[in-house]
Amino acid sequence: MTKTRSKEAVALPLNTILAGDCVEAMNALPENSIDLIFADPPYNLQLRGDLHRPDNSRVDAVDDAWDQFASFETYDRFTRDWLRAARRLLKPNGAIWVIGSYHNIFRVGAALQNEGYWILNDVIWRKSNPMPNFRGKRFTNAHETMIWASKSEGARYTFNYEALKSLNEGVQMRSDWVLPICNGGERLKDANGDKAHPTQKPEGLLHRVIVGSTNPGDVVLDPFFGTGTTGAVAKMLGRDFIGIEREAAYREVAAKRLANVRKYDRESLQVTGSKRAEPRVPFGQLIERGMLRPGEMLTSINGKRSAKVRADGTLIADDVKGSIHQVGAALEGAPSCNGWTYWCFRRDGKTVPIDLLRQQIRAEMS
Amino acid sequence: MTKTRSKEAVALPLNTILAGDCVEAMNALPENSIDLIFADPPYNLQLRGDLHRPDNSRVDAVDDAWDQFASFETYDRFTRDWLRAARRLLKPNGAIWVIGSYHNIFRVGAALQNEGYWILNDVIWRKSNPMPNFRGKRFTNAHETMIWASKSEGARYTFNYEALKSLNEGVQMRSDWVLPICNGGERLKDANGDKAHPTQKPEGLLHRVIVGSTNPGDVVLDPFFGTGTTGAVAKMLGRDFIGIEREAAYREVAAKRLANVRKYDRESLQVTGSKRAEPRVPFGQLIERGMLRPGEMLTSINGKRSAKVRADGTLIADDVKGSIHQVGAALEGAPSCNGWTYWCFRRDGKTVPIDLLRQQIRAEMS
DNA sequence: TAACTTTGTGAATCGTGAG
DNA sequence: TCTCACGATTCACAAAGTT
Repeated sequence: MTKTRSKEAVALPLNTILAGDCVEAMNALPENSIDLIFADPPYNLQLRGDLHRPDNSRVDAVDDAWDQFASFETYDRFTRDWLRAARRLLKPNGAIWVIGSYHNIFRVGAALQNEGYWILNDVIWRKSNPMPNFRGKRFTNAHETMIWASKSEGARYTFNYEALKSLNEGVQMRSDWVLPICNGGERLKDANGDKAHPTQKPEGLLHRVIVGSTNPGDVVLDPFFGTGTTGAVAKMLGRDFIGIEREAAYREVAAKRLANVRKYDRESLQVTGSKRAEPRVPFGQLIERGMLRPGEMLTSINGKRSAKVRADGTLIADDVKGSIHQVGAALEGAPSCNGWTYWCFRRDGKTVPIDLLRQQIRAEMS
Repeated sequence: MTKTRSKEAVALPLNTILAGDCVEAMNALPENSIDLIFADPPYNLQLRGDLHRPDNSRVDAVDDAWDQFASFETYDRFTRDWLRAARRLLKPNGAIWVIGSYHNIFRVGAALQNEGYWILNDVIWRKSNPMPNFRGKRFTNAHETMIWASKSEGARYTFNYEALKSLNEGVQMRSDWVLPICNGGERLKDANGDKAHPTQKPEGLLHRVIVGSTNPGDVVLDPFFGTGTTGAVAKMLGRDFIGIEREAAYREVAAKRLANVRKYDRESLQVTGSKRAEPRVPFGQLIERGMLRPGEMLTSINGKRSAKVRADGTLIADDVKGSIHQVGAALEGAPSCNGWTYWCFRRDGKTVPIDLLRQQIRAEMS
């Protein structure tokens, strides 16, 4: 395996599933190249004996070799190694999501902080149909925890606030998500009709993660690819993916699944954007275009204040002058003020916010 | 009045509030003497500047000295020390609950495991009325995490399964609890009418913890007593408590509060669950769950209009886009429109209102 | 009184682009 | 990299005030 590769020379193996250990595979990829990492690492469940339901049927638990760790120290070392390799790959404004349960998530969260990631939220996946606790010895384990973190403090991570708000019927998305577990037609089966992977995640979960924290064309990496839910949803949503998976059987199932996934058409991928993305219109343009006249009086939205428009696009009121924002903030004694929605003018006997004029200009521009 | 509980005849200071550092105070108590510990340690929030609401009012954040730690290492040492002292106090079959947020809970959880505690569940307190995210930069921080752990693996901890099932209208209690934050008459105020403590927990939370994991007559210790919610609920429920609190002002408020608390008679323990309205289902969930696909066309109930589904749960038709309700209203020139009954999709050659899909989700949820 | 409106507030790691 | 000005951004309740 070559160690030195120039950034320019290394092309990302987009939309492929890499075989092998995830740390080695990640170290072979170029640094600062990935927009989002979604990771569903082994949970280190530490199950002891078999568990049976009240009707004596046996619960098909996660007892695979890949979930066995000798001690917390071993698990911590494993976690630190892959989180470090992952962080190297992330672009400065990239982000990571990790999902886990109480068996491992506390160790993962602490390791994320220790490695320099900056936690943005923990998000609870509240299962609408969890497996009950058969023995009546604990609470129904009805949720899993996801951690969303940026590469470092102060990074400008992607967050499609308005799109998520739309998904949530117009109110901002909360840190608890109610979604059913993966079963029915979505649950992949092997040749025997058994589940192909013990912990397949629902596509709905990934839909929200990817819509919320990437843009179309971004690259999403999943170092514990499993049956490829991350890749499938990324592909549907017009993002590129890279999967890493150690087990050949899972890679095979995932490859077959991905071949059948189709990307949504471009218009459907368009998502409600933020107002910040709209072109900036200087207040002075309203005067230049004759929409407002120098000397005209504006009144505040609450009717309590007034100010006069000057030829250079500033306002003057009593002893303050400056931009529409500065004068509004000063008169209200507020730390800030959006002058566009604060100041109103009169037309045809009605009082209208000046933002209406900005909207007219923006409509002309588009 | 103090009762004698340990063999060595060291008396526990039952139903009192101890002053001073919690580690020192705990080390002065006899080992193996406590049935339950409930701990609400500092969260180490690491807030930077001021935060203002959109109406420019300032958020009264937790900036108290007791929540300031120099580094993660300092916080980890603090956590390890109090968890170790607490574990010494617990009876072999005793248990601990710790509450926290993403700022600290991962470090707390890892420390619990490192110190030999055995995690039984993590429990999510889903706040029904959390403070929103004002800048649109993250998800609403709508929950806190509690960890429930026994003193060691294999311990025979107390779990009143049937009592909790009754509290939950006859179905097994899940690991996510919906409860409002502490405000209104329950929120303690100081002489100025300001909140007496910045992070007072609701009694409902402690009610569930204490009913579920202690028996009448048990001793409940709270090493970060604050305004004494743990003590108040313990007393109501006929348990003994010991509080430890460093700040004199909090001790004073707590003492006054506790003096007015009466132990419940048996009937008043019965709490009737409020009847819930039908859960709100955002249209976006139909897409996340794969019931509708981005790009799919919907037709209006009258057959005259059509619109395309987008990935964020909005619709687009000709020149209008927005929620199912907005687009329906715009196309009909109506002031409002119930998109759930207005829009239809095709399945198996038939045209069906999308409300059918909402009903399916609601059926799963109940 | 009842119904309705306005105001206040809660454990918060809460900008961004031009120059 | 730093500075400065623009201007975007909130949900559920409860308490207080008004009709």
